[in-house]
Amino acid sequence: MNPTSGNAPDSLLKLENFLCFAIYSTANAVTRAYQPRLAALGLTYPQYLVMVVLWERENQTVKSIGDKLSLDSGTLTPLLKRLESAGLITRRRDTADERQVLIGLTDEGRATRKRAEAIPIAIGQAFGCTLGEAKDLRAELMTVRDNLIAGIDKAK
Amino acid sequence: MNPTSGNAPDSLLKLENFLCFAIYSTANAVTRAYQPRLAALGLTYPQYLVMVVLWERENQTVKSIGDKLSLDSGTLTPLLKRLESAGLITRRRDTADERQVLIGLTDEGRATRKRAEAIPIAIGQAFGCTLGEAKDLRAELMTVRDNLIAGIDKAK
DNA sequence: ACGCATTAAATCGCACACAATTAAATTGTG
DNA sequence: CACAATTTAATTGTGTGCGATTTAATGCGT
Repeated sequence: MNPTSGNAPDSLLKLENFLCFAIYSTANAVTRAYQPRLAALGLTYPQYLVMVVLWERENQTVKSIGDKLSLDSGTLTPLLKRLESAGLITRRRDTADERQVLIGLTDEGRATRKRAEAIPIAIGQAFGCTLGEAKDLRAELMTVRDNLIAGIDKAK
Repeated sequence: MNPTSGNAPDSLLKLENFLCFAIYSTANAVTRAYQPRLAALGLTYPQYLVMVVLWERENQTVKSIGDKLSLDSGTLTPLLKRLESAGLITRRRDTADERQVLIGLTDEGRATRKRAEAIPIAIGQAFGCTLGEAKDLRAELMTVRDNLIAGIDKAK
């Protein structure tokens, strides 16, 4: 028996069986769901994630932020410049190691945290699952994610 | 007790508790995992999804493809033009309804299907979970996705 | 039949993602 | 200490996603 729906020999190439499509499409839906709430703060979804990382700890390097979000400088550098233009963060070279750029928060960036606190609650409700289910799903996804990343790194 | 990790009052704003980040980051990892295999076929991941939809049924409208993938014409029109330039699909106005554009497959587009059949198997292994676990995870994600989309539509 | 709302694609602008490359600073090794 | 390897950001180019608008075709109510 094929554990996915249907028994046709090509069922592995059917969209409805694709875990990857479920992940891809849910991610797009997440961005769209956040968009109106984040627009009120002047943030995009990736910018919001960067702010979350900085609200946890200020003065991190681009590399540190990139490790936490799995994003490289090609994505982060222009994004951080936009956050700087918006007056939410600061960028300065680390005098101890001139290769690094330290990202800090402005007063406005810190203040935005309070306005953001209502968002996870609202979005959590939009997911339509309990906190326990959300936690389990999150754990399963992070396992899959780490497996995928390990496979990518191994190939290099 | 807070069912997410930690009891700090701000734990809802911690990255490690974010289901949405798990989804976002896993989706990025999926794209990166597919990239080397799809590059051998000359496809990007979204282009591959469009091809999967067309391999299931030829001569669909842009709207039909967009409904299945939750993508609009702003994303699909340029993507489809690239697939046409690559010689994999055909685009022609529906003579019965001139608003619609019918997307078909070329011989090369159909032939690419055979070369793509090994990909879901390889990626499935990279996920590092059983087919049963993948099926369950897929179902949970699609439920979350549909809930999010329903919330977005309701807001309009 | 007329006109108006609806629908389908295309277009435009902005912001990611990421591969690949470049430039500069630091580390490590002989 | 020299100098090659490594590390960190920035840059460049391609391809999405999506909001917003535009254009053209169709449907629908009177």
